[in-house]
Amino acid sequence: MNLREFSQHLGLSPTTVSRALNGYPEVREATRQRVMEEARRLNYQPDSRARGLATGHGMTIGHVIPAHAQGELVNPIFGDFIAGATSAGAAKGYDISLTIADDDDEARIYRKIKSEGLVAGIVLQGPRMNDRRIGMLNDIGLEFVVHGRASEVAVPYSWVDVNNQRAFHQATRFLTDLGHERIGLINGRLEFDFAHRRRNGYLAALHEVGLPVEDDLQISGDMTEANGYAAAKSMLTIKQPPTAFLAASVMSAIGVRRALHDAGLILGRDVSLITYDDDLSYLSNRESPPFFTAIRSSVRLAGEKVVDVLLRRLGNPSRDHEDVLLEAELIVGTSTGPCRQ
Amino acid sequence: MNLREFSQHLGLSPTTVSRALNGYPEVREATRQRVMEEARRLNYQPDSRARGLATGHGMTIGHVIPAHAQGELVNPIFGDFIAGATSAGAAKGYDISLTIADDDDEARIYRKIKSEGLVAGIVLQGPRMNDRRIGMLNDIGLEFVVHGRASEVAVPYSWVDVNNQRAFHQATRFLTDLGHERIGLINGRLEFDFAHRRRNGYLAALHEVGLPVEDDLQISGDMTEANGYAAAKSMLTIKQPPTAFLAASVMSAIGVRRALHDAGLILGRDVSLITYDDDLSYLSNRESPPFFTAIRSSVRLAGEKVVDVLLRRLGNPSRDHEDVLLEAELIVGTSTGPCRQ
DNA sequence: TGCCGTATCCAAAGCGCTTTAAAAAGCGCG
DNA sequence: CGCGCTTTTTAAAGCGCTTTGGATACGGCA
Repeated sequence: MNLREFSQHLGLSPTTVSRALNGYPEVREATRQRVMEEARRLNYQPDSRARGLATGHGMTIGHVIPAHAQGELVNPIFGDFIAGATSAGAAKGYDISLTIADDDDEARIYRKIKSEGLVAGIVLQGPRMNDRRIGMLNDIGLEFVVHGRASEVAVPYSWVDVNNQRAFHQATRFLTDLGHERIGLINGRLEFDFAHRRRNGYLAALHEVGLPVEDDLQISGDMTEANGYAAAKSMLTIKQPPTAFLAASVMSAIGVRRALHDAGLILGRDVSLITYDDDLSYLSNRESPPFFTAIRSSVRLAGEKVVDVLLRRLGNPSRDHEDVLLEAELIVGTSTGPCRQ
Repeated sequence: MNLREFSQHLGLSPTTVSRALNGYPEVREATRQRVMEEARRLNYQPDSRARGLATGHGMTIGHVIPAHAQGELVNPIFGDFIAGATSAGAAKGYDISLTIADDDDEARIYRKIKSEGLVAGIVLQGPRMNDRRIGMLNDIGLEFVVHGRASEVAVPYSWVDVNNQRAFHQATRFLTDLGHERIGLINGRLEFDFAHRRRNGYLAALHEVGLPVEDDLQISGDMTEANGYAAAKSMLTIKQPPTAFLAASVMSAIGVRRALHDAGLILGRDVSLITYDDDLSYLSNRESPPFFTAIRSSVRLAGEKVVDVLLRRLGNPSRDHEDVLLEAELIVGTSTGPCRQ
């Protein structure tokens, strides 16, 4: 059923019906009611392509996953992020679309997204230090909001990020306050901006309390269980092994837990561990007390915020750029304790 | 840039250009070459809404996540599934869209998807035993392929599933061959079809070797780390605790591992554990030997297959329904050993 | 009663593409 | 050279919606 059929069923013109459905004031309230009701009753739903063609703007929010970040993103956290994004978008009638972009022709992909016309704006995932996509998108004129930040990019842009630096600073200080002086950092891949910020927080805290920085206490890599395991395992073999670990994700932390277990060390007594916790629904660290001491920030919430910001931009593209800095919360669990050496 | 501008830049009519781009034979090869090249050079890309309006069919594959399955689906495995689906769809120019459907008005959502016109067909996730969505979609006339199966649905439909029954049968027999007689099943939620099939495989194997079925050796729930932990913990407290576990996901298995650790039991020696393994990229169980003995089947591959089947259906909706049954592979790792009691 | 301003509604154009029907061009052959 | 045939190109209609500009109906007021 299309608008013409629907409107002649109502005995009205297409114009009036369209206006009634879209909330324009040129239509009597009684008429609008009638139209709305019949639409619901007959399941009339405007064709979104035709509408998009006519209005010029799409009602889809695009999520572009750079291939280089698939391991980090698509998998563990993306589900929860997208759940948040979907709920925020659905409230305003926006759909979600997904694209995985090969690194070599990202520009082509963004241009394609732009000229295909479906997508109103996109969410940029996995920003790197000097991410050229930001300039690219500005040039192309595709509206976007970054999930995270790109430290070395000078042009203004809108973003939603967690205060990673502060979170890792706080976590490190928590450990030093417990007397730990050798703290192993099991970080994400350093090409990502967030990993840098986390390291900065860690380094700043060490510096603050006068502890030395040691290269063999820092390992970066994909935040998988296997990598967490391998990293912890290797750090435990150095001459003066760490008495505490800082893991970049619950997944890594689980790997660390396995390595400690292998080594016969008891978590929270022999060795301490704090993890960054995205509050993923399938990895809930919410027993009481929580298993892992953690710095927690919900990635689902981040998904909602990103879309909120994007929708505001779409509503008024000339407005100033907006940013949201979420604070992570330190949760004390069973995986930390005073240093026993 | 639109088709008219682009075509007069070429000195051709819009018709010819459209045909050249879409591979129709009524255009000279030399002309086609020229058109193609200029399109690439000028980044001309047809507006997909206009095209969809004109052709009548969309170029998007919809993924609908039922809200009741969010915990099971959106999070742990969806990332990898969608990665497979995206790569299979992108090859043919299809986009991916995502919808989360509240359980109460699914019919409305499917009807909306249908009449909005963007989506060519959808992937049905998380089927239940007698899933009414299948009838619904047939009535509405929206093309679909099921990821999984719905045992009690009589009408024909296309699906891609893993042979869950056989996998759990095989795993159970592997354990009984090792001498285990008390095997705890930590299953997914029984409202899902796959959980039933897994249980059936487990029960059939027990039956085959003459072992009794005991209710307190079966627990169902969301396949999270916390639930795996709780389930194993509680099974370990019964008078005759299991000497082996069968976990429905690596996530659950990790929870089981933690429970065993708490109890001072050594995995692979004191207690055995086999897990179903979706071969998730952030949970790779691929050390050599793998940590967990597992029945493994790649959910990424399933994503590809589902889309392959869907695209064939879209190409010719009157073709017979098609199904793909993937076999899981038994991988022997370090988490199993002979029963020591 | 007639006029004007406002509240409703409508006809028609246009969004950018595909596709049908028709025109133009090219070509072989008598 | 011109006829008939095929190959190549084009004009125009239509996909289903929004929106501009205009018509109509309705009151209030002189």
